[in-house]
Amino acid sequence: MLTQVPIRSLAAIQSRKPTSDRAAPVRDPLEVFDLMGSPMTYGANEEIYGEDEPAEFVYKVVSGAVRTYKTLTDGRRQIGAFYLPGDIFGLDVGKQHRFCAEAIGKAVVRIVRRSAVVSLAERDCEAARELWTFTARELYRVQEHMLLLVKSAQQRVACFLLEMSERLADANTVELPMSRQDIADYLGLTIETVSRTMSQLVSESAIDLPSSRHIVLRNRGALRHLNA
Amino acid sequence: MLTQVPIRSLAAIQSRKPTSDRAAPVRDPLEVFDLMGSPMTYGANEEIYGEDEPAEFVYKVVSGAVRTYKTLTDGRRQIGAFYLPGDIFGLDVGKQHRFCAEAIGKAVVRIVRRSAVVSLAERDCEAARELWTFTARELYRVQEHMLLLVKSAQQRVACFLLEMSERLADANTVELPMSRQDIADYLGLTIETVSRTMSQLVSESAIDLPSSRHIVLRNRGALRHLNA
DNA sequence: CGGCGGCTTGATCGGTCTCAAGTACGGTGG
DNA sequence: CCACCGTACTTGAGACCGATCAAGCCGCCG
Repeated sequence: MLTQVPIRSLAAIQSRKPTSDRAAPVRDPLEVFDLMGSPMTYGANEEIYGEDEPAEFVYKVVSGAVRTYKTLTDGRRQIGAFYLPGDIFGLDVGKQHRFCAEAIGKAVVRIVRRSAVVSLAERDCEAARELWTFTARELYRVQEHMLLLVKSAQQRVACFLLEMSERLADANTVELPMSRQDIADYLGLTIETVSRTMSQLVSESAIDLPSSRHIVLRNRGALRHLNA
Repeated sequence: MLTQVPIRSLAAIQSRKPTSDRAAPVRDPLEVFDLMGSPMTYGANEEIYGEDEPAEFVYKVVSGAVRTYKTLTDGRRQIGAFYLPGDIFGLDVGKQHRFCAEAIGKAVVRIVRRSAVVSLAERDCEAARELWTFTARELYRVQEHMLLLVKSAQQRVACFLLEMSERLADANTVELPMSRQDIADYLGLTIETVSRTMSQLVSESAIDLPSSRHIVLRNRGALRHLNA
């Protein structure tokens, strides 16, 4: 559930919206985040929106990281995605969010009204195309995630590390923002299996593990080769 | 790879396109299938398009059923979706198809040029929104599929049967168009596990199995309850 | 220094896969 | 019409991978 805190800043967004709309029409619907949208700060594990909540806002990560997840009927948690700085999330097409969103650590996000984005697309075909492309990228991402879930534990962990290293783009060292439990719930494994598999990758000299959240990719080829 | 056969009918589509565009502008980009698009027939297991092939056409199932799949690096096959009469497939946003498509049995599909659909969206915001909504539904479907793959074998099979019964909408009896192998590759299980699980559902009186492709849902509640 | 949460490691259990027969069904040819 | 065959499906026995249960370890912060 949303705390009281965001309300003030959202009012600010709304008051600024008409101004920027009239002044210089926004063609790229996702560009609005840079023009409008006040930064909002969330604490660790704070909920940004809940499952089945009305999808009133769209979000862009400024700093920190966000996870979206669903709680399964048996109590497990399936993480749908991790969103890192620059990523946009919460843009469900239906009236309600299909997943819940939480800040992983302390996180700053920009917020805009969904209706502002959608109504823009009704007037501007280019903007509508942009929204389509965005959703298509999400579709691509979920397809990859689906394909991940039928692989072996080693393959899943290797894929995850490669994905993170590409998205965080810190050469060969990755500073993971999320816990082992988060990784496990993303990969559809248990925390023990994730931990064991990482240890195994260390013993195979594929990675180094100076600390649990700090990973050095020692042999990308070997990681990629696991998907043989 | 496409056979030579479709080329003739596609020429017919193209020649008819400008006419129908001028006469009565098509607002719904997916409606074009009913106005244009010649029926094409494929034999059992015939490829409709290949993985990584240029996405030149969009398809709508008239009769029969279609599967899309990817061959994994270890040789297994992961089915991404089953498309039944009325369903549209092949509308990838990128330049290439991400999955391969095959007719399951004998199947009839209508074909239109992707460029016709896309260019329509560039002129008509309503059409662009329609495309967005279509991709969003695909996204929803893949998310559900992803969630399916982290469940137990029983849950996966039960979900599959419920999904098929809703889509085929034949009250409580389902005539499956696909083989056990197809089901297994869709659910991320082996053919033996699918078979065993169905036998188990029979012994629990959740379903009847007059023949291997003919399924009677005897106790929907029990099937749903498996996702407890 | 003590305690707590996050992580790792070990031992055992269980569900699904693998390998291997056996069975039912549909089509084909005599 | 029946005998035969091939394919699809079912069933069984054992192996294996990841889950579960249970300690221990490490780093952090009071």
